[in-house]
Amino acid sequence: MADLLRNLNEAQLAAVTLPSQHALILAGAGSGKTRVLTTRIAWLLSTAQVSPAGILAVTFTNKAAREMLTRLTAMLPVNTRGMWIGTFHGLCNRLLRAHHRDAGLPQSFQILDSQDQLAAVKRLLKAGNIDDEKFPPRNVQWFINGAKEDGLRASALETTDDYSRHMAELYAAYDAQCQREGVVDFSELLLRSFELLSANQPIREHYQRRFRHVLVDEFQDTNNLQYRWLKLLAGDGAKLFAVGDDDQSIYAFRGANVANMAAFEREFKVENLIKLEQNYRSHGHILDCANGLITRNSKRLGKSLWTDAGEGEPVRIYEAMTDGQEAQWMLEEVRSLVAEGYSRSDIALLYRSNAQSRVLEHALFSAGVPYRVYGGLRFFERAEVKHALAYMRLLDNPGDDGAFLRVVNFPARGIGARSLEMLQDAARAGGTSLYDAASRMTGAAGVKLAGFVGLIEKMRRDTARLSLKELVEHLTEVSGLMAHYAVEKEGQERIENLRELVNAAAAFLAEEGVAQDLPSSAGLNQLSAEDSPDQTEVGNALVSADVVLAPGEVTALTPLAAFLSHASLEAGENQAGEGETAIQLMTVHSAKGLEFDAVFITGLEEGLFPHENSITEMEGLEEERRLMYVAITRARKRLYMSFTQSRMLHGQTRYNIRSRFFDELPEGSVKWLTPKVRASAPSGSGRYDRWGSGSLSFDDASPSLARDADSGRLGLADQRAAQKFDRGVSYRIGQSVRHARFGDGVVVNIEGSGNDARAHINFGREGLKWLALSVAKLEAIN
DNA sequence: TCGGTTCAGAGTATT
DNA sequence: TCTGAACCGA
Repeated sequence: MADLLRNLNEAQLAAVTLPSQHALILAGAGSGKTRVLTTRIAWLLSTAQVSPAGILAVTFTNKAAREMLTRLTAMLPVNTRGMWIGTFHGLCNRLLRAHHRDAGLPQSFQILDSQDQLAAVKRLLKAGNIDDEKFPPRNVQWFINGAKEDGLRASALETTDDYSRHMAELYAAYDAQCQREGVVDFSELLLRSFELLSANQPIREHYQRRFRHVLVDEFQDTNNLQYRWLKLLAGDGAKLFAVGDDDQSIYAFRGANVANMAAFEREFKVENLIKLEQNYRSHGHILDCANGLITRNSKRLGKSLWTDAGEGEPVRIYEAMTDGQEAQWMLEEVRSLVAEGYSRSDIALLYRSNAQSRVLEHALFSAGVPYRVYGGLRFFERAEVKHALAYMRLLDNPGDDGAFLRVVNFPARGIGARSLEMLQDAARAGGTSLYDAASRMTGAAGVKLAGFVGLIEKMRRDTARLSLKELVEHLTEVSGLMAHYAVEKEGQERIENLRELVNAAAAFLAEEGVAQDLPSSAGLNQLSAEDSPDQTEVGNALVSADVVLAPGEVTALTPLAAFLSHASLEAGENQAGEGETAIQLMTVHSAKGLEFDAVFITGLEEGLFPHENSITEMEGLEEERRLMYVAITRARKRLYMSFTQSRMLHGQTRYNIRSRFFDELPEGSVKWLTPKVRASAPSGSGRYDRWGSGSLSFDDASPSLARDADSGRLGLADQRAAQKFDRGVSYRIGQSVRHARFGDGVVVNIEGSGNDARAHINFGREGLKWLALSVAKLEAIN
């Protein structure tokens, strides 16, 4: 036990060993948050304050849940089986499987991912003949999920106008459709289990009694429903241990509500607010930049990172002419870092939006430097994998209309839109699933549809005795998927993915099998003993529930159904790592939680970072600043920040001024690699104009500049090229200027000469202005 | 039912 | 500029 607590700093120790009370741990970036969380669990267990069954720990990602479990088992030889450690969605899934009847669901309900959900909404709109111009499927989906996150069913919505009334109707129809088909979307998992707990007193009290300690990771990312779910589960007895960092709240756009932190402190009368401020990741200058920046935010719980690792190197700042040149500079820095001994996998290139990766990739690719881009399609989201999964879903549940439609004509079986329309009408008229209706169809379409139903039935018979792995293997062949991709131009990769799906099924089975061989019986006994007081009260439902819960998820399900929910809840890796150590490219959002020796934050320009859309949002700028804070705190030893004067975006060259964030960094901690020019966005509350209308394309004005700049570094050639456009006035494109009223700006274009000369100047938030050079009082500032 | 063309829209993302 | 979705002709 002493081992457990060794090497914890004072604050960490205080958090880990808190008495049984509600607690809020404000854990700064790199302050050992996961360590505190896992050590807290280990402490509670090893001091016998709680048994494994009394622990519930919840995270947002599968990765975080795995990490917690791995660290915990390394820390003490505990049977983790009795604990509930997982994602919100994973735990809700568990709860609903165990009490499916009380929750009003079939036991093997399937889970729709966002793609599936959107498809379901589209199908609904089509069936109801709804104008999808007036009600775009995405908006409907967004509306439904938003309502669910507020804990509201369609019937509970306040409808004030036609639009919201219509939306509510669609929501109700969507829910009915899901219920009919036996499927559940992500937000439904949360809401349904919330409703289960609130409506069913025995079940609620059982869990409230069972869980003594509820621990939450990344608390700042919880949405309203998740917070209410936690409150309900904790009840009066359990102690909530919430760990989070309000400065790293960057997911407001998907419903996260930082205010939950303050609400928690207030509602649970938290006496123990512990701040973890010692940072074990970054050098001093990097932290100084992070602190300097984040103190500009007004609504903070307050926290300041420090380190005893020394100040390290200053943060390097670079100004480029073009995005191409920024990439080129980055490439050369990367090369010299590698030459210095940095591992490529310890170097990250971060950007605000995905579109920015192209230029960077281009530079790396041309130079033959291995790199890896995060994001994009993940394994279980690939079309071919989803097709195979749809066949499996149909085997498991013929009522799954979404799965039916996905594969009824894939590979092509001559069942076109016409036949399907007739089928859908028939199904609606008869109140049956498409699958059931298919066997009753007449005519030519009926023959083909009957053929499909026959295929599925035969599959079901032929796979009845097969293992999950063999089932998947069989299915991919018999469905015709393999044959279809074999002749397709780029089908080889898809075939590989289907083979990988077979492997995934085998691996899933193996894991489940191992899980059952491990001391699961001991775990079960322990658990039943723990729970025995409840059993009399609650009855058999819970005994069976805990049989489901104890040996890991979903063991009471068929392997097929279990694998399908695994596929929905864990989307898998995106693209294999390829083994080679590679430079890491990702958005700042995806970098959260990661750390690297060297980090480049690129594209730090007004309009990009902070993003222009954020300016009009409530507290959008503060969220952008937190995003920047997250980016900075990813770096251990070396941090670069760069911006460019011009950038190709949406096929147009935009002239940007550097991000205001540069002016929020302490001067003593940064080092400008290019001369620092005083040309930032003016402060104040001006409106942020969109660019576009008045912007000039580099290609129109300066083919040679564009070419030179693209090919490499900013050299004399570029300077000279830029000067070509100096039309006898002392300004050039890209020149930074200062105006008494508009503040600092960048010259974007110059027209005319002599007395007629006028310049188009981007003043950032003041917008783009044409100014007559003979009249305007402009001061050149570089 | 397919392939090609056209058009709009382009921020961040886990489950 | 690039992508995905919608649409049209064979």
